[in-house]
Parts: sequence; structure tokens; C-alpha cells
Amino acid sequence: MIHSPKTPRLRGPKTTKVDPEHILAAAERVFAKEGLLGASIRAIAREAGCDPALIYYHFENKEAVFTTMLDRKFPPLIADLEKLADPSDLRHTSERFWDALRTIYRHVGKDAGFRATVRGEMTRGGEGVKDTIAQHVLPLFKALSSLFQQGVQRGHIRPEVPPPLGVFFFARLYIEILDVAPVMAERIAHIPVEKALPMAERSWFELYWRGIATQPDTPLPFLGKPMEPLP
Amino acid sequence: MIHSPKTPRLRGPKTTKVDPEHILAAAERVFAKEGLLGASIRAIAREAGCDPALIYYHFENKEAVFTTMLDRKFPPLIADLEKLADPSDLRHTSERFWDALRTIYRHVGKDAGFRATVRGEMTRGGEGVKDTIAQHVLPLFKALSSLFQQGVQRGHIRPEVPPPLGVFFFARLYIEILDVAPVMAERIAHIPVEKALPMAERSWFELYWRGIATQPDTPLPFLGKPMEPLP
DNA sequence: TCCATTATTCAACAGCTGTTGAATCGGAGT
DNA sequence: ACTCCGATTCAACAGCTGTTGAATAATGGA
Repeated sequence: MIHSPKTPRLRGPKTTKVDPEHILAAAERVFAKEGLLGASIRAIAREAGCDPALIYYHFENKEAVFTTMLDRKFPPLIADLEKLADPSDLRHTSERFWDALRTIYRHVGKDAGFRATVRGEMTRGGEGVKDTIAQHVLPLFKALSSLFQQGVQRGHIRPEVPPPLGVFFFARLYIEILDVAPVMAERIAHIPVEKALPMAERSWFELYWRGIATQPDTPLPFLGKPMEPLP
Repeated sequence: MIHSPKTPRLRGPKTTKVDPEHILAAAERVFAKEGLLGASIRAIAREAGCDPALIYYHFENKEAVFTTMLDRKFPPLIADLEKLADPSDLRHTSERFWDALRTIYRHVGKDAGFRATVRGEMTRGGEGVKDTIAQHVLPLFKALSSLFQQGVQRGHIRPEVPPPLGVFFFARLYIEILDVAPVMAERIAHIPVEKALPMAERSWFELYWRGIATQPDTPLPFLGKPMEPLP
């Protein structure tokens, strides 16, 4: 075997720049598999195809990589939900809630990694990380609470349900469905993966709406309509 | 300062034996805070007040400590749920479901650490750990499914709800309530901690029952009764 | 052409990790 | 008194971790 003659050092800029966005995308993939704790800077660097030190050139530290990821994902979702909660929207509350579900899906439905990381760090992360997440989640929570209370005022939702709980049940279980449906559908319920999610989210919405509605037998015709893709 | 004269080695048995149960208890506390990945053998040893090597004397490795923990906790819970799902129980299905909730609470309600670990490793753990957990969870799932289907046969539950989903929604969100209620109640909903859990589980049960019931307005008088403590 | 800036890598730091083999001590059995 | 065994610790292994300072190369401007 030929011993290659001492390859020259390969420092300096590459032909294709590794910009922060590229690192963020790689980080998201690694966070997804390993969690914030398990994801090492070296693993992220490997996934991004660069040196670990380069990450410290673009970000202050590992936590900053994570919080930057939050900063990119949350605001657009929150903006859409706030638009949806505008009181000038006079559709039936059930349809607005279904719309909220679809909005959540459009923004984070395909980002299992993102969801896993947020969910994990929310309960397990350090205090600093927890607070950062809480700051991002609160506006989302407020928008849905507003939607809920408009439903009560319009007589569509039973006033007995405490709004914070109603909102928490709604969103939290839906996120759980997004995570679990693809994984568990085949193993336990023997349902093909691609049918599992539509079936689960529809079942959940029907159950939830019957649970909070003043008139649980209101028809929900919009459930049949095909969902519009991301613009 | 006096230099203490070379303290004698302190090997050999202690006056109080550190039995495996003691280590398991310590491990549970550490797993709770750190997760299976974050919990180091050294941290568990510190919590148990012994040397890391002693853990390897009692257990094969770190994963064995975790799976042993599962083996102690799951079987009694499963046994109680299977008893509850016995078809000779002729109480109204709503009351049997409420009983199931109370049973889950009695067994794992106070063990936030245990729940956090199981939940975490279920989605994040290595393949081996995931399978171990699935084996433990499946019987639990089957018992509740049986309960659900009896409810359908007796005409208490709407047949439109797919039983696996119905069971998943029921149990999964309750566990989530156990975890989140104490933490988030004050921060977000400004509810005192000790009132948060009873309020949340009652709200959840009412919502859920209305969601699946053929007659959503059935009274649920047992909700008012005080819950019996562990025998 | 030279210089400054930017992007990238290398090499090392101290600290932590799971795990193991040997050493040790206390008590029970003979 | 001697031996054996169970319980415990010590000390070390290799490998990983987040992070940093210095070295380097390519690029753009003067």
C-alpha cells in the first residue's frame, strides 16, 4: 500500500461555505435522535461536515445553537395562530379549532426532531433552557386561550371547562399524536403508517369537540375537506 | 494544620449493608432528574452513598439497573388493571374508567421520576430499552382496551371511536397531566399547586367521557366521592 | 501586489463517562 | 485459629464531552 505523501493542511475557507443555517439544520437532525444532552457538538459537526470549532465560530455555545433553533421556528407558528384567533373571524368555533390543528401541523408536523427536543427539554432541561422554552410557548398558549374563550362567549363551548386546561388538552395531545402515531400505529394497532395520522387526528378532534361542545352533535362537515398544503 | 496520619483503608462490608433495593431507590431519584442518559453511575452511587463499583457487583450494567426498576413497578399496576377489566364487573363503564384513572394514580401518581424515565426512554432510548418498555406497556394497553370494548358492547361508548385510539388518548393525556399539572399550574394558569391536579384530572375525565359516551349527559356522581388511599 | 478579513481546521485542555481487576475487610463456618 | 466468602473500595482504562487559542488558507479591497 502506498503511503500518501503527507497531505497538506486543509485550513481556510472551503469552496462551499458552511453557513449557520446549514449547521442549524444538521443540529436539528442530531437533536432529534439524541436530545439536547445526548447530541454532542462533535456529532453535529460530523453531520454538518465541518469541524466542531466552526460551530463555536458561528454560535456562542451549544445552548445557543438550540435556542437559535427555537427562535426560527416559533414566531411564524405564533403569528398564524394569532391571526386565527382574530375575533373578526366569524366561522363556527369548531371549524376554527380544526384550523388551529391544521396550522400546527403545517408548521411542526413534519419536524419530529424539533418537537422531540422541545418536549424533552421542557421537562428535563436545565432551568435556563426551560425558561427559554416557556417564553416561546406562552404566546402560543395565549392565542389558543383567546380562541377558546371566544367559543365560550359565542355559546359553542361549555363554560364548565377551565380554558387553560381545555387549551392544554387540545394542543398537548395533538402533539403527542404527531409523535406517536407514525411509530406506534403498526406495532400496536396494526394500521398502515400513512393512514394512521389522518385517522388519529380526526378521531381526536371529534372526541375533543364532543367533550367541550355545548351541542356535541353539531355536524363537522369541514373534516371531510382535503387539507391545503403550505403556501 | 495537622496532617492526619494516613487514614486506614475502608474496604470490606459496611455496618449497614447497601442492598440492591437501596441502590434502585437511589437510581430512581437520579433517573428522575437526569434521564437514563444523563444519570451517571457515579451520580447514582453518590446518591446511594456507596462506590460506583458496588453497583456493578449487584447489577450487570447501567441498563440492568433501569430494567430492574421497570420489573418492580409495572406488574402490580397491570394486575390491578386486569382485575378492573374483569367482565363480571357490572358497574357503569364511566365509573370503571374513573376507577382505572385512580388505579394509575395509586401506582405511579407520586413517582414522577419513574414516569419521566419511561416516557423519555420510550421515544429517545436505544432500541433495546425501547423494546423492554414496549413489553411492559403492552399488557397495560390490552387491559384498558378490553375495558373499552366492554363499554362499546354495553352501549355506553360510541362505536365510532377506534378502541386503540380511545385507550391511548385516555391514558396518555392523564400521565401528561400528572407530570405537567404540578409544574405548569402556577406558572401559566395561576392555580395553586395542590388544587391543580384534582381539578385537571376531573376536567380531563369529564371531557373524555363526554367525548366517547353515547349519552354524554350521564351524571357522574362518583366524581364527588373522596378517593380511597392505597391499602 | 500587499493587507485585512473571514472561514476554517488543528491540537490540546480538564473533566466526565461506563466498566473492570485487584485489593481489602468483616464475619461465618469449621 | 484458620479458611473461605460475600461486600466493599481503589485505581486505572480508554473514550467521550464542551470549549478554546493558535495556525492556516481563501477572498476581497486598496
